[in-house]
Amino acid sequence: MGGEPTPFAERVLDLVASVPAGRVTTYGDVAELLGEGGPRAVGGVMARWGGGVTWWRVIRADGTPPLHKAGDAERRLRREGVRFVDGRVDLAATRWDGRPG
DNA sequence: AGTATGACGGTTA
DNA sequence: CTAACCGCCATAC
Repeated sequence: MGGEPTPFAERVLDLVASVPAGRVTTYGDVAELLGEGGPRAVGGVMARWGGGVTWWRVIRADGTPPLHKAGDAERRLRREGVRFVDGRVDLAATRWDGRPG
């Protein structure tokens, strides 16, 4: 298959892995926090190598979980204490600020 | 080097 | 609410 993650991909995966439980981030936020790439580039990385990290904490900008495994993601997030409103995550309250710790 | 693709984002109709 | 369109950027081939 694809092979090993590119340097960019490793940065994406590392950032995703640092999102604390009970918090979420978006594809666009990951790109902004890294200062490189874009939402689609991040999505591409998650599609190839995201299975090895806490992929369910990376959701869309509108608060909906990843489409391919929305049910699985919502179940995991709820167990972490993430509040859902009308099928969407309350980003205003749950969005990770990128701050370590 | 150029085309196609995607776990996206935002705007417009 | 849905649908379509364009911009975006790393990858695959």
